[in-house]
Amino acid sequence: MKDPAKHLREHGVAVTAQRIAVLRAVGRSPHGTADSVAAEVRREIGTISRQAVYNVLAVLSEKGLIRRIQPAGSPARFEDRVGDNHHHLICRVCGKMVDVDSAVGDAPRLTAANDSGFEIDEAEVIYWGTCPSCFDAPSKPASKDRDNA
Amino acid sequence: MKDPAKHLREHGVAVTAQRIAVLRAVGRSPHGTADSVAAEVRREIGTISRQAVYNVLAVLSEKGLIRRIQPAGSPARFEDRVGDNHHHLICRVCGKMVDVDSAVGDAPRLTAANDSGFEIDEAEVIYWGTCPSCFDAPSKPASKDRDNA
DNA sequence: TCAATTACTTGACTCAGTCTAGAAGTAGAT
DNA sequence: ATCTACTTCTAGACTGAGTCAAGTAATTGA
Repeated sequence: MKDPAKHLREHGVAVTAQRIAVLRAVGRSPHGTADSVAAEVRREIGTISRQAVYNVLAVLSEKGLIRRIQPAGSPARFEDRVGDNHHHLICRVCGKMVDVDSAVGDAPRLTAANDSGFEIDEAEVIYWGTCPSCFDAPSKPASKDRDNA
Repeated sequence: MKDPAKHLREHGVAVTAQRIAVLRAVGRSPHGTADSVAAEVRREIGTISRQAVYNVLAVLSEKGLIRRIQPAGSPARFEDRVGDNHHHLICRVCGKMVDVDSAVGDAPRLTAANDSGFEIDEAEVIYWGTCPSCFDAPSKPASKDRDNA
């Protein structure tokens, strides 16, 4: 993604400094929260309102430039890896989230579930478990709230 | 589940009027929120504090008597169908949630995902889509926040 | 360049859930 | 059956994440 401005325009999104900065922030640190994105953006362009961050994240995910993930017990998280349907694996202890490429395609699951008359458009899969470092050191809660990919 | 008191004791949970009522409320109306459970309980035993509802729901789900589901954009929901690993299908329009028996076992998915070194203990699947009534009548937002099974 | 539309800022507000201290209830031992 | 230690419940203040609304600033197409 060389040119964020162009990327925005191609998706029919008006270009502003805030939007470019948010898009870049999400790209730089995937699985970040609205708050961490705001902090990242402020580091780049100095200042942005909380509301603007929420607005921009909403627009970008609506237009398909980013994806919103909302795991139980955590604020919403965002990533710019879209279009490939991968899933997420989250450590119950430290909250670390990693990407998982879906081994089996989701298509069969979508049809399989469809006896209910619903028009299904997404199958969201989240794996819960314990990451290697938390498993090895159960005492240390390991830098809570980190979003390292 | 004839006798809730016995059911509680068998899981090592002390028996109180509030716990019995909460357990029954979750059984009667699956996919209810903490709030709707509280309302249901008040209908049965007259009064209960908000905190007690949260405490009881936490204890019961910890002890495996009920299951907590936390879909994006919705408060936590609870059901007493545990032990069979079924999934959920949620309407984006009206929020209606229905159970889906998992067509394919989850075991292969758990191992497939496990290149990351995580100890995976649960694969949570949520299907998102549009329910038949919302699909037929896109204008009416159809009784929002209902939790009919 | 200008006007119209769209986006951003600020601050109050909501909603779901948590914390704490004290009152009430439960259950095992006597 | 009663006592006592422990657990649970109540009440109300508090927090965190996100939304709403009104006014100001920026973008874009003519």
